[in-house]
Amino acid sequence: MDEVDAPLLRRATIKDVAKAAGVSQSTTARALSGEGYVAATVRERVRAVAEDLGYVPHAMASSLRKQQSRSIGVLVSDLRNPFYADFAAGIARGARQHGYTMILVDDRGDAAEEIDAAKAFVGMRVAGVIVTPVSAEISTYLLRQHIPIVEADRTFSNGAADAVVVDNATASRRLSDHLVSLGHRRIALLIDETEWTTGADRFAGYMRSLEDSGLAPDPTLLVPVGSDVGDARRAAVDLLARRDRPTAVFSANNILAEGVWRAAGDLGLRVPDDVSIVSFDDAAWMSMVTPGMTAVAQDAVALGSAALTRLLGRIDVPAGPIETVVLDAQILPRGSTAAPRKP
Amino acid sequence: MDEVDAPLLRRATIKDVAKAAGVSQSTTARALSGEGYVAATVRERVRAVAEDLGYVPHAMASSLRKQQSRSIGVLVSDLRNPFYADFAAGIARGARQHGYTMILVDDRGDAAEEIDAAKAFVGMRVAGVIVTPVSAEISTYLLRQHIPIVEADRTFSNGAADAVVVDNATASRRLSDHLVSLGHRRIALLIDETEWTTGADRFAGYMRSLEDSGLAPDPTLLVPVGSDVGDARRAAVDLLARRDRPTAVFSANNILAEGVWRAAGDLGLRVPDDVSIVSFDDAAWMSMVTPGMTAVAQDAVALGSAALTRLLGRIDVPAGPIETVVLDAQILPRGSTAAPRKP
DNA sequence: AAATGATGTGGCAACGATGCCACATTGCTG
DNA sequence: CAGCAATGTGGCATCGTTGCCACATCATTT
Repeated sequence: MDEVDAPLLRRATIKDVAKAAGVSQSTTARALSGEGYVAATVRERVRAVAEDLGYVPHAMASSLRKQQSRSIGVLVSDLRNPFYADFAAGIARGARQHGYTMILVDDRGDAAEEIDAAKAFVGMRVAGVIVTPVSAEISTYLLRQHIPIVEADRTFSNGAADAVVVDNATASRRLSDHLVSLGHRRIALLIDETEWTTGADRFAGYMRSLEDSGLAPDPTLLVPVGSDVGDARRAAVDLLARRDRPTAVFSANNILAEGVWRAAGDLGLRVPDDVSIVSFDDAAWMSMVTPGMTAVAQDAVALGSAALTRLLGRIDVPAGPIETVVLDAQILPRGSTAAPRKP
Repeated sequence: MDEVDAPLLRRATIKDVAKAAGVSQSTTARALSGEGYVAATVRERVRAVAEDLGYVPHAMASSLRKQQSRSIGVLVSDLRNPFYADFAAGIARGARQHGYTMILVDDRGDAAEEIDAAKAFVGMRVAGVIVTPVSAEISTYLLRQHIPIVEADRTFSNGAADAVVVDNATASRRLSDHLVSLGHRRIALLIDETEWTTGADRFAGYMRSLEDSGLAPDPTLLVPVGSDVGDARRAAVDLLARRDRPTAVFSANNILAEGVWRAAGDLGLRVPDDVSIVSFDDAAWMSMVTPGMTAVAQDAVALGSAALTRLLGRIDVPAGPIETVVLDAQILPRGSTAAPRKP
């Protein structure tokens, strides 16, 4: 009854194509995949029929049968932060070129969401995972599941997994040196965390710079803040309203820099006359404001594509030596830094 | 030989769990899913064993068997543009809450990549798709494949698919009215396209405002530009360097506004004294520069979550009436607009 | 003429999870 | 005590695709 010629409401399967082309499933599969022997005429006919029926192979079934998948998981901390958005865009571009589909998850910096996402990745049997990790557990977990993983931006696994990072310590030291060489002696550091390698290295670079310059670090100038603009802004207002205001402020990332910038505006301070400001991590607005913000430019897109390259390498050679790729970062001097006013 | 107790290198399957727990696959499945009868003691034992083996159900196999999937496809034009990043973040949040995995693809505004991505979505048998469409084909294609789709930000399908958009025409008219009411008569419009509903409606709103104010539109003030900052910047430099410079510039989106802003800087023009600038679409930098940029604030996060809500509704009731959700947009007056100088 | 290789085709058993069905074993009720 | 519902359990086919294998049919070689 409804067996023959029923205009199919279900999506077409390879069986439908086979029936319509009058050949077996096996032949159809060979015709469509291009593997194995098929007569040229048959191949063309099958392909035409497939096209006609709007046949799209069931990726799940295929990946189940082939025991491998063409998707990779990407886990970032905050898509709305241009750093992560650029990073994801860098991965996306390359992934597509290599025929991979990207599953992007934003864990909002939450360790629990991060682990949940990792479980989902395992469930989908992704070919590999790129993560800007929030906790050490995720790498442990994924490695135990034998899923290739690349830690990006920061690393927790301490050599157990591949990693792609920026040379935070060096860039941070140079940025700090820049301020010191302008004559600054009271340089505050706004930083949101020092437990990840990013924060720890940026902190270390800053300290190293002070030490090498013979400056005693002032603990009251070390300002720990939360990871959002509002918190940084409030902390920066407090800092800049002090009687013994620092002559320069080093912000450990673009979000904190935004807070500092807004705080300077709130207090009516002139940059760089009243205070110099620098940022670790460039952002579009930093070259649009007046004066421009002196910053360390991390190429997040390049970071993403380097992470993808490493992941594809790892997928290719699962047992190869673990690698940590370190990228350089440039300092972009702009107008927000100048010699401090004489007291 | 290697049949028994081999420490499995492969990932554990339900079969492994069943064997280890000493029950059948069926019972194991029931124990893990919670559907159907299982003795409480058995359930606990099976769950413990599963945990122990690090068992994670094969999502592909499950979705193949159940003939339904828990992932949705999201297709945006440019992840690096904060508008799309916010939009995606808005979707991501809700998707997770509803147990869906988001497959995010950046088609870079390219129609061919868009169609490719759509095919990949069909291949993965996603439950639905949210797209900021680049061409009309994608909706046609997905609808023919019986995949629920929501067009966001702009719509091509003309009522054939659900849509979630901002009231571009009204917001654009108001923004233009704002300039007119300040006394501007020569208002240039920088716009990158007028074929999508976004561009067409913003253009229409601008024209409508001029008409209603009895101003004759000047074709030389209608500047078509490309969709990137560099192009907009060059075009804006040309525009603002004219002898008969417009007294105000209306940028049709945040990217063009960035170009105009930089162009004003290039020419050493003071905003708003020499020229007023407004932007359709707010961005973080617009409240950080001096003066702030008067802009229409589209809530991209809300747009994303509205699109998700509509999609889930459609998945729930596939045959329900097609809906177009229209969101309002606010004008944020800042310092970049003022009355024109007397000539 | 028989043997060999190249070219083509179809049957069928997986991949892992699920849910229907048949079959036990209880504890009740009439 | 037959009859029956409630509670448990296992067997097995199925989802769509793939690739191995067996089996044709031909042309070419010994």
